[in-house]
Amino acid sequence: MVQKLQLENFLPYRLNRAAAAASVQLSAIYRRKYGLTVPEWRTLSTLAQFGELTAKQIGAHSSMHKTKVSRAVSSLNTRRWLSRKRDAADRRLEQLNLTARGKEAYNQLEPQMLDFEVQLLAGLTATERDEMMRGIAILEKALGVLDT
Amino acid sequence: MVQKLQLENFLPYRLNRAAAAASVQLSAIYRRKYGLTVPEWRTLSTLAQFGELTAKQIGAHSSMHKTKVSRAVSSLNTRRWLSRKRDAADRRLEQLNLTARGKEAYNQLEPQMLDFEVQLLAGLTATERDEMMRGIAILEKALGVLDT
DNA sequence: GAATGATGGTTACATTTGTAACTATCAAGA
DNA sequence: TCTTGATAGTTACAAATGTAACCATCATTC
Repeated sequence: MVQKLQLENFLPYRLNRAAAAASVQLSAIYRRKYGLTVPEWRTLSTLAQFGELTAKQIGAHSSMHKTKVSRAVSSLNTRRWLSRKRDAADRRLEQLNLTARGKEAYNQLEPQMLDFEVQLLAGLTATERDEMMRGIAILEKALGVLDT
Repeated sequence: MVQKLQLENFLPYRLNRAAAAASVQLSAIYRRKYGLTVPEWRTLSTLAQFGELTAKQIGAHSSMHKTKVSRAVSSLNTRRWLSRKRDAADRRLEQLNLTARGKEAYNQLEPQMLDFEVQLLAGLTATERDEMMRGIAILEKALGVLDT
C-alpha cells in the first residue's frame, strides 16, 4: 500500500486539532468561573455584542443549531442572565436581552477571554502575528465560511 | 457596557468555525461511501499510515479519547477491517492491524480525501497557499499542539 | 375568512460522547 | 511471593447533541 495521506500534514486534521486545543483552554476559563457550557458562553457573548436578538439570530451569528440555542437560552434564563420578551408584531419571536446580572457576568469574563488571545499571540513576533492572521483569513476564504 | 470582544474577529471562534466547516465537508465523503464515523475514519487512517499499533498509540496519534478509540476499534473489527492480536510480551496490549479488506477500503478513500484538500486549495494562488500553510504552522506553534 | 404552507421555537427520542468505575495485567519492592 | 501502585482497555452510567416531530403563529391565496 502506497501511503500518500499523512495525518500530521493533512489540513482538516490539523485544523481540528488546533481548534480543539484552543477550545479546551478557553472553555476551561468560563467553565471554572461560572460553570458555563460552550453554547451558553456563545449565547452570552453574542447577546453582549449585538444587544437584543431572537434565538434564530443568535444561532445565525454563532453557527449553532437551534436546539442548542434553545437550551442555552433556557439555561441562561434560569440564571436570570437574560430576559425573554414576546415580540408584539410577530408573536412567534422572542426578543432576548441580557439582564444586569448577565452583563455583569459577561464583563467579568470578557477581559479573560481577550487575555487568552493576547497570551496566545505573546510568543510570536509582530510579523508572525500578521502572517498567522492573514493565513487564517485565506483559509476562511477557501472554506467559504465567510459571507463575502 | 463597552464591548471589546467581537466574535467574528475572535481567534478561537474563527478556528472552531473553520474546523467545523472542513470536518462537515470531509466527513460527508467517508460517511456516504462507507458509513464511517469520524473516530472510525481516524482509526482507519492512522493504522493505514503507521501499520501495527495499539489502541493507546492510535489515541496518541489522532488525539482521541481512549473510549472513542475503543469503540471505533470494536466497530472496525466487526467489519473485519482490522485484526486484534494479543501482545505476547505484555498481555494487556492488543496489536491492531488493518486486514486486506480494511486496506482496500482505505485505498478507495484516500484519493478522495487528498482530492478534498486539492479542491480546497484550488481557488487560491500559489502565494496564498504558501501564506495559509505558513499561517497555520505559526498558529500550531502558538497553541503548542506540536511536539517540537 | 378558511385553508395551506412556511417559520420560530420547544421537546421527545435516539445517538454520541465523556467520566468514572472496573477487569486484567504488569512492575517494583518488601 | 505477596503486596502496592500503575497501565491498557472495556463498560456502565450520565451528560450533551442531533433529528424529527410538534405547537403556535404568520403570510398567502382562494
